[in-house]
Amino acid sequence: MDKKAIAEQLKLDLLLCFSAYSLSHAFSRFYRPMLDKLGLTYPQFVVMMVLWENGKITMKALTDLVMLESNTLTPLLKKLEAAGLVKRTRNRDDERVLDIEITEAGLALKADGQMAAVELALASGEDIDGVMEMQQRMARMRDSVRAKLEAT
Amino acid sequence: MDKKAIAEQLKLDLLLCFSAYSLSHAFSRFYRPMLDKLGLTYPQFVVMMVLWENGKITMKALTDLVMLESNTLTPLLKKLEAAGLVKRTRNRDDERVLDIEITEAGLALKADGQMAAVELALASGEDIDGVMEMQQRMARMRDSVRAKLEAT
DNA sequence: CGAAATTCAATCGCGTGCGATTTAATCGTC
DNA sequence: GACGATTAAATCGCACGCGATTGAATTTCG
Repeated sequence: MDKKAIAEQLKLDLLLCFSAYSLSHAFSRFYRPMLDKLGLTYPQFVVMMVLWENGKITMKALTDLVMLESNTLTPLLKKLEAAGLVKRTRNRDDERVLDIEITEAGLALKADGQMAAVELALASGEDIDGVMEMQQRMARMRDSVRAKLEAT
Repeated sequence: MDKKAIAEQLKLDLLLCFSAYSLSHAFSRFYRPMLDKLGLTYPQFVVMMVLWENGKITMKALTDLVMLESNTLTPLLKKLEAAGLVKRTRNRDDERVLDIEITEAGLALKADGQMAAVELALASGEDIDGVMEMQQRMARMRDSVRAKLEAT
């Protein structure tokens, strides 16, 4: 069966992309009640996850880790700073660089935030091995697609 | 290992949610060059996918299929209508209902649109069976998480 | 029949994502 | 050392997502 024949069979609920798209939305909705209590949005939670692990990081390194750019992260980080969870300072050695550091208040959310991620895994319907396998295969697909796009 | 012990081990690149989140973004970015040629955004493509299959549908049925609400779809559909790809009309039998119908111009994009989805599957790094398995397991996780949230 | 409840779509406000551009700082090369 | 190239972050505009609300049409039930 060639590409065109496959294409003609495609329906929304058979699309790889729609499964990922709707899965990501479902995850975000599942988190919402828990993250609301912490005063975080889901993308803010992702950034906090990095800071809970690293404590301090540059904007550049953060963009690489979360795979979002400064045009998305700058306003988000300003909100986290306004909420007192993060401190933003220019790097002394290179004024182009923005250093981002977690505050005490930000660290205080770590346990609850990480617990939310565990609750999600438990709600996924997969056992621990299944969760790990899916996590790895989704990351592998992501990296494959990113590499293919880059190669264009 | 209990929940708390698991939580303490968690890093961003081990999170199920981040794999789904970054995968969905990567898919959207991969589609962009192809969809730009069709003048569609990724969410618009999802809606067109439904219309390529069904031709005509109500807003209510569409919200169920794509798992987005009218507050998201109303402006999106108005853009598709402005682009001449879709026709929006009130249902004669029940004025609350909005009927959405694909136009000739909308149908003309079907082959190229569906081909984009095939290109994505080919770029995923999985073989055909792997793509199908991942598609189904992601959909199953989504449905499980949705059910758990509903049960709250 | 008629008022209250329900259903459906639309509107509004806010927080992402992201292409495109801008501004500022540093680097590389002569 | 100077100046063009590069790099980092911020800014701007537009298109989602979605909670909350509104408004209009229909259904339900007394």
